[in-house]
Amino acid sequence: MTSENRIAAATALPEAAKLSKQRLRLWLRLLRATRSVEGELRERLRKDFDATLPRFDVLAALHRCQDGMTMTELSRFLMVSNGNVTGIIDRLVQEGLVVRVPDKKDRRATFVRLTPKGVAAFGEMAAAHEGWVDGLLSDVSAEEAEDLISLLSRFNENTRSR
Amino acid sequence: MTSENRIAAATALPEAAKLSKQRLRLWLRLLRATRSVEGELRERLRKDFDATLPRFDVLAALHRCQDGMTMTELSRFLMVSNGNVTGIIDRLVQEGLVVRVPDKKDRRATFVRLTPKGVAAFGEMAAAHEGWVDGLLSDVSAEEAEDLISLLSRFNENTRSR
DNA sequence: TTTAAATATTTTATACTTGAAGCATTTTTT
DNA sequence: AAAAAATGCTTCAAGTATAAAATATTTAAA
Repeated sequence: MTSENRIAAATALPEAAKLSKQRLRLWLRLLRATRSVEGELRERLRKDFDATLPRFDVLAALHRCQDGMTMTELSRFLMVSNGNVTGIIDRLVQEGLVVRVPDKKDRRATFVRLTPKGVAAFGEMAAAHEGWVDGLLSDVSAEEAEDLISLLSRFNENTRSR
Repeated sequence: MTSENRIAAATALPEAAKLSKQRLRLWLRLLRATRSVEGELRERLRKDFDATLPRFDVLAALHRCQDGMTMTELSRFLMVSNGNVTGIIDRLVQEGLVVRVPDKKDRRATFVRLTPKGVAAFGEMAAAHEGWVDGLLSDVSAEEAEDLISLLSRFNENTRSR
């Protein structure tokens, strides 16, 4: 280490350390806020619809893609492991809310699609869900939401590179 | 519904609906960002320390309270169910990182405290962890972090009332 | 004080989650 | 084309998570 570097480090470190601590605090807040909202949503889904959050998430993903999604697409979109998706889809199939459709072009792949019953069930849940989120985030104004969205999308990309 | 209310709703709804959608988008972003960071932290904890995120969270909580915490305090602080804490503490005890200490004043309660080994293990992990978070949130400036923290603490309180 | 209500923890059943291993089927290399 | 690598999915073991029931103890009410 050169003497200049030593000096640079000595003066730079305190600021960097402070910022690092602050980012840590931010992360802990973010985690608590997310957990808090998630817990509330899970409870209401269970009480009002006898549903779970992971299943709702899958239905929501499938609702965006009327032609269906493959297991892998679902797993990537929801950011959960592939084996995890298998289990959730198994249960949704049992409930009659989705169906597995083999891909004709690639016999390894399976599409998953909402059944009419699944579309109906999701419709009800989604309406309630949006209202719950609106209430839980009621302290966030339109401008704040806008700012926060762009900020989050920024540091989301940073992470996604793994 | 009175005719005035009908008119008020008719004019107010579009704006409210837009805000509601935006809050929903914000929530989805928040969820994705959190999941993304959490996944990264979990992976590094596992690879570098053969540790898990829930166990790290417990160690971190205990590190803040040198006199220890009861199971219920841990459960509330981490916002997870009481039965969940039991299992995680069981494993940490097996690893020799924490101990259960009966409360002399209330024989229902149990304190959990870090062992010296637990303090040492947490120290190493915490240093690495802070660095990882710093890197993962490197796009967030000091000002942005400050703003975000206060915003999040605001809508966190809103939710905590359950 | 005896009963009733509340609290602290564990246990149980079920579901979610991961990482890794295993199969089957493409796709790419050689 | 044959071998090797990659991809899509499931299975498996272990851990994490919840809600609800069961125990034990303390506090409040009657």
